[in-house]
Amino acid sequence: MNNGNNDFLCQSNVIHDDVIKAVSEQMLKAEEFERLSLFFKAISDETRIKILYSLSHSKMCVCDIAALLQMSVSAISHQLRVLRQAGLVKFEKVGKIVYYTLSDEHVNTVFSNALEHVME
Amino acid sequence: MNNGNNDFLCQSNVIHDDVIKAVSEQMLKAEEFERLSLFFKAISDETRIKILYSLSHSKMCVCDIAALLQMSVSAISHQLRVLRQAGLVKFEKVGKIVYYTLSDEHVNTVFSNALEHVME
DNA sequence: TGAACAATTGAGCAAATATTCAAGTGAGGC
DNA sequence: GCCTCACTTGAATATTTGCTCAATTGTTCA
Repeated sequence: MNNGNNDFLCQSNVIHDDVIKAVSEQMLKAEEFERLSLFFKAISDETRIKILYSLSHSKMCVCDIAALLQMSVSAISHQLRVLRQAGLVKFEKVGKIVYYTLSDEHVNTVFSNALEHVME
Repeated sequence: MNNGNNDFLCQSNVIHDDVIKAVSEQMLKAEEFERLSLFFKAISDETRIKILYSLSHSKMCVCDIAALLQMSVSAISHQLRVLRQAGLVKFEKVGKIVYYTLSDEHVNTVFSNALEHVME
């Protein structure tokens, strides 16, 4: 990420040392930035957004989602894996069928805010 | 995206036609999903998150941001371009220096919610 | 006018990502 | 036990993405 020539990061004398100092004191921890990034990455793919949005309306099995989104079961399953690893969905097995649901309501809140933002 | 073999999308008879019908009626428009995706993509990169978070505290020039994040001016400039195109930051030129600020407060709201979610 | 500098841009490259295809797992029904 | 079915998984591929490096723009100041 940050390999080597740190001396040429900002060619001249930095313009606003005071600002940099003030802001750097307010920065989040590295881990918090990482987690934010992972979370937003998980919900930034269009297919995954559609899956999450769908699940916010109803519990569904993999085949349902594939039919609804007109995509292959395999593609959906791969994306559900990403969502599972991100902790955004959980599942429940009933016989051969696997039902997926949202892990919690936080995703909905974030979606609503974002929708408000992108639609103005 | 969706090329050809739609007949094998769901190998068997779809399990829950009623659910699919109900959810499909609630779906957002294609454009809304696209915009959500673009928005989340814009804020999903760790560097861009740091930039936005920094700008939420203070207006800064490109060199400031580079120094703060310990990255090259070029890398920062490339990322600012993405944020500009996404409409998340605006800039103001004063002499040679370009100052960046957040376009609006929506990003902060989304960040706060997301932070709450990822930190529990 | 020309040197210095803040910032942008484009080409190039390595790493990450989304989908397809084919094979594998495990539960239910004959 | 074997077949079918719902789903998962791994390899392969095409696309996207983030950074570096070098060149360029456009502004200030001598």
